[in-house]
Amino acid sequence: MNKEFKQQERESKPARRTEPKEVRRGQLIDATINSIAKYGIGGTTMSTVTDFAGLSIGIVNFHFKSKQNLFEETLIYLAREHHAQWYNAYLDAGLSAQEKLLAIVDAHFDRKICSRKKLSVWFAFYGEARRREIYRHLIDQIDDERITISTRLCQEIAENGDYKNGLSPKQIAETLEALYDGLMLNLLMYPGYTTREKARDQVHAYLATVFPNHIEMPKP
Amino acid sequence: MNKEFKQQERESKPARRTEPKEVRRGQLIDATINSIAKYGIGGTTMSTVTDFAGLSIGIVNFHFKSKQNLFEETLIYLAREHHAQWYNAYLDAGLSAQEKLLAIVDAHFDRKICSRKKLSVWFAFYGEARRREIYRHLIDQIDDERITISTRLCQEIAENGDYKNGLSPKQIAETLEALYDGLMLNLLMYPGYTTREKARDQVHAYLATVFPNHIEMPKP
Amino acid sequence: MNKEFKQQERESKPARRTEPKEVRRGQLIDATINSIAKYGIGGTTMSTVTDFAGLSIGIVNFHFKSKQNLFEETLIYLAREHHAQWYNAYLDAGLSAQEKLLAIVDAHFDRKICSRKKLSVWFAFYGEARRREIYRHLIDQIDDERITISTRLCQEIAENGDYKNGLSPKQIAETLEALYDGLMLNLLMYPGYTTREKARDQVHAYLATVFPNHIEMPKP
Amino acid sequence: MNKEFKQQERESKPARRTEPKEVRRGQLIDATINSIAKYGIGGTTMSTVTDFAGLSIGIVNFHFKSKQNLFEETLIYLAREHHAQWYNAYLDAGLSAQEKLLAIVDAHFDRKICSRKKLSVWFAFYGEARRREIYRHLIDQIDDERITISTRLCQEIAENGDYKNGLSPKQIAETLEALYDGLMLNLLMYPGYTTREKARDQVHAYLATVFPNHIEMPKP
DNA sequence: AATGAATGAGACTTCATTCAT
DNA sequence: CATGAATGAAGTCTCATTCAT
Repeated sequence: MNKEFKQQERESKPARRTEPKEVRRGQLIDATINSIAKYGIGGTTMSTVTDFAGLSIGIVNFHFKSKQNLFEETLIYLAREHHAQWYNAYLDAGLSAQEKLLAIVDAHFDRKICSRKKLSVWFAFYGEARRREIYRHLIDQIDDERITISTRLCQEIAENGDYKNGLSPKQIAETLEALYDGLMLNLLMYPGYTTREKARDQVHAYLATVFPNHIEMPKP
Repeated sequence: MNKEFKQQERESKPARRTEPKEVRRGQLIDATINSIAKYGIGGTTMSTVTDFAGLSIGIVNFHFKSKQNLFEETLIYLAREHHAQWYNAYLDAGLSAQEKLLAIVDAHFDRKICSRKKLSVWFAFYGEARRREIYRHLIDQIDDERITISTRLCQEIAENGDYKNGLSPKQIAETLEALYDGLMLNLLMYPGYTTREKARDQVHAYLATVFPNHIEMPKP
Repeated sequence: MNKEFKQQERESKPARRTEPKEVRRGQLIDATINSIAKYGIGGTTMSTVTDFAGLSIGIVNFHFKSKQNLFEETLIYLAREHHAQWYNAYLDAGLSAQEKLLAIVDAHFDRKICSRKKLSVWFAFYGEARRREIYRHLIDQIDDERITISTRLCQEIAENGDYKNGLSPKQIAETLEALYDGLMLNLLMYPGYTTREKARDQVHAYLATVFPNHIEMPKP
Repeated sequence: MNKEFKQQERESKPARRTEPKEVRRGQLIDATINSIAKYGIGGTTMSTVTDFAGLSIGIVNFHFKSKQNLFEETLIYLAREHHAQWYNAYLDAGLSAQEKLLAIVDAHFDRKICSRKKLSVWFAFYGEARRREIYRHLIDQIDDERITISTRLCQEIAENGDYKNGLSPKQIAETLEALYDGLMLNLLMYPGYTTREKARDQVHAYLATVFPNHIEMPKP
């Protein structure tokens, strides 16, 4: 940058080198996700994060209080994104209970939510006692809300059909949750082996088995 | 423990200073599991491990080459224990396929296998890219063997029954695997909320839904 | 130095916390030379170096990548200094070959080059196989250049005189190199016994013996 | 070893598994030389030494008080060996002074004395301040004795000839010492480049230049 | 005499955090 | 707001020495 230009700047309003606070925070959270995906949560340092963000090392402690705080905010960001995804899908879906339930299922395996990068972060938080604590503290109620909604939808479906398999709506909802987690772990561990679509179909298949009159078995 | 008390102990056999190599290794692996459960894999240091073992800090590098090696050996130990559990259950069970399949399921939720301490270690290895690599390298074929066996058992059951739900044996076996992982994560995350028995029953319930003529729905 | 005193200092310019990178590197190399001289290369730790520099222990890995790299850079620094010393002396000296050759000799025993501190570092590198390897890798061609130049100068002198002692210029140059090293070791081992001047005169005496018509025997 | 044999042993005198003290000490000193040559003095540990000796790690502290003591004894061993070599050569040589002087020179470049292994040890001791101290403490008088003898021999030769080159016998003896060290360093640093024979000839050439009427210039 | 498991001090290195610029 | 040099605590690993067997 030459001097002339710099002087011009001074007379007019100085160009904003400094991005709005939320933009920087977003950049850093994104960089954190990338870093955890690439180096793991243990291999993620202030440097790896700021390198991904193309910023200087001192900036994290400026925008976030500490590394721990950065991680927590990253988790909250993902949780909100995840919640928005399935909750909007649930609201947007058609009127029938089974449509809403399948919309929630599909939201879990959406490319935006279920990328390897983001799965890495989720399971990083599941992998360590102290972070599980944080997770529970921050995310618990979101999970509860989803189970409640899913249970109610299963209830509605069950009431509409003639199912005598002895499964309670709650049990089905909880099995769904376990399937989400188990399939996501599978996607994370063996990326070449399965795909998001196959995982989603596996949940559909489960629901088709449980509610054969309402939900169709996916074609192989 | 103060010295005086130690001297009082002398009537019994004095503790051997140098234990057989395998005993020490076992002690240290046990201490590692305890430490990972309490502090996480990132919070586990040579000190936390040797504190649990009641030994000096230098001993890990003596019996294991490095911290990384200690972790790998710990994983291998758990994998072998897990394999022995389900494989022996599978061999011991009565002759019918459904009995064998249920024995494999139950082995997963045995108290010896499915303790919070040990689940902590499993998910610690799932939580970081480099360690997932190690896991795959060390454990993969054991998992494959189990899926193969489960698939064959499902096949046998399906051939014996009259099931037209459109589920392939392979798909069922893979859903079982996802359920194990998802339920174990659930046990790890919300220890007060579920129990090993409930988790096991949830898998039984799934199998009862899929193979109603062979497997009974567990009583609530 | 206590804090109170430091505050009194404030009238002068306060010391800059962050020095230019090259200044810090220079400080640390100097501290390394001091430390090797005092404690030996084996007794030199990051702590002894940073203590000499008056800086914190973490700074070495910041400016140099590792201890090994610090040592290599220190050797390179000394080699460059040494090379500059004799090469400039060689260029600056009068036109005659004998003047140039003696200038090279004298450069070796200059106070700046031939201090006990710096000799300590040279012989530290000579003292261990792995470090000799490093020395060869980093310094070899400088040594070769000097031998080549010395040989050529001896050649010129011999051609100008009428010497029939059967010594080849190369042999004389190599004997000079051996004398440098042997005398320097002597200076290092018995600092009270010899002096740089006596060592230099001993080389002069050798050359006076070989080229009596060109080089004068030093007075005792 | 079978039980029968073991029992037989007990009745008769037990076989000596334990070598006489001096044999073990010699083994360990030899192993130390080998280890320093291979790994350097810094890379030499109790393990590397006992590995070379084929003995267990605890034995060094048994036969020598400490690692430092082992190193000192190793140096003393080499110094005695070196002294015996040149002193016996000096005694054995013919009656003339020049024969005796050349015998001392040649002793320095004898294959038994001037091996790379042993040179490694000498220069390891030269390379570190604390060890130079030890060297001076242990070896000094041997060196002094040699210089005294060499000086006297040079004196005798000079008195027998008609040399007016202005060199004192002492100066020549000291130049010889510097040449030994410088040439040995050269042999250690560039093993492929020179040989013991060439180094020896270089000293001969020096003496032939100084005492042309008594000592012959070696043929190239 | 000899072994080698165990100890623990101390070394190198990493990295979150601070703060002068 | 942003930078990045500097700090220093804490972690892993090495290894001389000890001592029960």
